[in-house]
This record gives sequence, structure tokens and C-alpha cells, in this order.
Amino acid sequence: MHMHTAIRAASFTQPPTQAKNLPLSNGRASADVIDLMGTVIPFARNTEVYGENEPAEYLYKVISGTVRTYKVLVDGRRQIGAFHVCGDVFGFETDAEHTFSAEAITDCKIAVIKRSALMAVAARDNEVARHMWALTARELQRVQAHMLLLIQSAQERVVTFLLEMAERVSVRGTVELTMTRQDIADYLGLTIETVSRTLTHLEKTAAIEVSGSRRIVLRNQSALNRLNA
Amino acid sequence: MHMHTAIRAASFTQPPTQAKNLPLSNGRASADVIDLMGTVIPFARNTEVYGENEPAEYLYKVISGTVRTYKVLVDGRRQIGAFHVCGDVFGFETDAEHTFSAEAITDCKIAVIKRSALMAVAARDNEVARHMWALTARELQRVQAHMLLLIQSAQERVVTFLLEMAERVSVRGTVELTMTRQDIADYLGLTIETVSRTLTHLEKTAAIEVSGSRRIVLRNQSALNRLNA
DNA sequence: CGTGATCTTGAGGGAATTCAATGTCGGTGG
DNA sequence: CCACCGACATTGAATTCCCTCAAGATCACG
Repeated sequence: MHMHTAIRAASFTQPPTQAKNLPLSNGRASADVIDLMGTVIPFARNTEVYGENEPAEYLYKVISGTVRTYKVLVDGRRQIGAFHVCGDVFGFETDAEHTFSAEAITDCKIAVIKRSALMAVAARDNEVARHMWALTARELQRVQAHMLLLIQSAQERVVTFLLEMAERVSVRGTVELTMTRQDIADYLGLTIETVSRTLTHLEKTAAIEVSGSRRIVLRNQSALNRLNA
Repeated sequence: MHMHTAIRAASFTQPPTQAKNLPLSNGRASADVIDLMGTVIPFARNTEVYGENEPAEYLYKVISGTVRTYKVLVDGRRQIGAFHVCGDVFGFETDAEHTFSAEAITDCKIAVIKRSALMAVAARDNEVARHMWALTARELQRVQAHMLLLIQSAQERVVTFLLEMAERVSVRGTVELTMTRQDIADYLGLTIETVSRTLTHLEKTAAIEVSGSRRIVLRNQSALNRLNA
């Protein structure tokens, strides 16, 4: 049970400083509508991007930094639903209201687009509509994989997390973690102690190497893949 | 660890006995395209509707009976992703291939529609496209809720399951379960023994009443809701 | 160099699993 | 009709894995 210390980001109902609302060029426009139509907004570390139960008025795309989406359960525990990094679109959990909250883990730049604007485009352009559908379907797959993760053993969860991060943000087998142990624990449905112990154990068995607690080198990928089985 | 005994249903690449492929009437057609365009096929108890890794060529809607979707993990455990009853649409886990398998728990009637046909309609009719998107979004929400369930205690999981089933299929506070304890356990990420013990405990505390192991009366809904918290 | 936040490590306890045995139900054939 | 059978479910005892509680260690930053 830990504190919830996010700071509310400046509302962006006020005109953003660097709006770049371009009209959507017709033609093959589906790929990155959010880039074209979105407004890039900076979020400082630990500020809220949106809150659970707020109307889901916008869709978001990470330009830089890391975002966590999470839900605080009635018993006070926090479940992190996802870590989003550069290129990830998030915020379409539901149609009416967000079911999760979102916070910047690091300083971030996030492209924001009004859902209604997107729907308007989707109504005209079927390719956009299908692209949005595809994004939702992919998100569905991601959550299903995450669900399967939560019934695994602690070691399997940690290993899967490392491999997942490695795939997304590794540079020559090294992962620079932007989130705390607590974030990882809340993502994996474990305690911070169990995460720590598991990492120590993986280091002792020479599967990984940890320096400074945030930098992790995957020493023995095949061993990890085996543990992941 | 239990056996996987589903029988392969007769392939429906052969012409179905009772095809009723109606042309889609234009106008407000989004609501039940699958009903209008689908082909109803019967599935016997414990037969496979589709298998994991098969091309996701069809979408499905339960007309009668109960369906389970599941995935068998490498260690042999089975995770049930969902129970689908009358009215539920399922089979859109992904775009290319099914990530889960589906089996009839009871004898079922299931409306089947070719995904490509649906896409063709969606390309013409934006309302249909948005309806499909909305269905996917709802499925996403359901899976997220299921994910949150898996980090709860055994008692909370069982209670949540009972309340969920009550909401969907209860008749005057009585739930007629169509699935086995093993199915429930695999849905909740528990063992069959834990599910059994929890139900016994709930019965002893007068929250529920069990007769014949498949009929469950919710005696004290508010107590259950409290346990659910 | 001190201070708070973050992380690690240890000891003990508890919830759920595993292993094993018994009990119940529905169907089938004598 | 009832006895038997197999599938399904319950119950008990021992174990395991992870959590809780508690104490240090390390890191970032003024």
C-alpha cells in the first residue's frame, strides 16, 4: 500500500502553447491521423494525463517519455495496466469514460487529439475507422497477454516483463528502466520485495546483470526465454 | 493439470444445413448484422468452435447455450478467457489469428458470419464499422475487468464470478451454472479445490446456498457485495 | 555530507496449492 | 428398481510460494 502522489497537470482546455492543428490531407491518411491532427503537450514527471472516470474526450500518443496507466482498487492497491513509450497510442479503454488513470512516469511529450474530431474523420474515411478498430484490437490483445501474465509465477512474470521491455526499448541487450520497482510490482501484481528478490536471483543465476537498479543487461536471453516458458 | 478432451466439431466449410444468408437491408442496419447475415450452426457439448492459431475467419454470436474461450499455457494449465451466453458476440480477439480457442460447454446454437463479409459491409456502412469498433471496445473493457479480478483474493474472485453470473443468467436470485468447477477454477486462475472450499465457506456463512453443485442461490446479496469490495 | 526516496535483504506468517482420500450425482445395465 | 460406474466435487493434511513486517543499504540531490 503506497501513496498516490501524482500532481494534476495543467488542464489543456486552455489553448495549448504550440497547437499544430493541420487539416487532414485526403488520400492514404489512416496511418498517423493523431500525428497530423494532434496537439503536442508536455507533461512533467508524475503529473496526471487523465483520471479514471473522467470523460474520455481525447486520445493520446506518446511522442517521448514513459506513461503508466493504472487503477487504484478499493483496498488501496494500485494495478498498472500498461507502460506506454514513444509511438504508443493510449486512452481508448472505453467509449464514455476512462476506466484507468494515466500519469507521466518521466517528463513526456504527448500528442493529444479530440476523440470527436477523430470520429468525424472516421465517419468520412473508412480507412481511418478501420485503423482505429485495429488499434483497439491490438490493445485487446495486449491486455489479454497481460491477463495471462498474472496467473504465472513471480519469476515468470518478472522475466516476461524484462523480455517485453527488452523488445521495446533495449539498446544492445541493455534495458534502461524508466519506472520504479513499485511500478513494476504494480504492473506484475507482485510486491516490491518479490520483484527485488527475483531480480537478485536472476542476477545470481547469471541471466541478467543489474547496475544502479535501473539499468539491466540481459546476459543470457535463451535462459530467460526458458524461464519464460 | 487436466485433460483437454474437446471433440472437433464438423467443419462448416461444407454447406451448413440451415443457411439463412439474407442480404443486408440498408438503413439502420448496424445493430444486428450478425443476426441478419449469419448462419446458425449447432455445436454439441464439448466440441470445438475454433482453435487457437486458426485464421480468425469468422465472428460468432451465441444464440443458445454456453461457450468458453480459453488458452492452454505451455505448462499445461488452461486459462479460460470468457464464458459466453445467449446474445454474446465473440471471436474478435485479433485480426489475423485467434489467440484463444473456443468450445461449446453445453449444446449450443451459434450464429456465424464471415469476417470478410462483415468488413465489406463495414466498408460501405460506417454505422456497422463503428458498431464493430464499439463491440471490440466493450470486449476490451471486459478483459480489463477480468485482469483486475486475477489479482484479488480467492474469495473475492469467486464472489465476483457469482455476482457476474447472477447478473447475466440468474432467475430470482438463483444461478444455474452450466460449467464445471474446473471451468470456474480456470476462469478465476484458481484450483478446483480452492473454488470448492470457497463455495463451502460462503455457504457456511449463509451468503449462498448450493444444491447439487450446479444450482446456486444468492441468499445475501449485500454480504456478497461487501465481500466483493 | 546529510536527507529522503528507493531498493535490498532477512525472518516469519498466511493464503492458496498440491497430494491424497472420500463423497455425491447421474446414467446404464443387470 | 437398484447396484455399479465414471465423472465431478468435497474435504483434509502438508507444503510452497509469496506477502508482511522490519531493518539496512544505496542512490539522487540539495
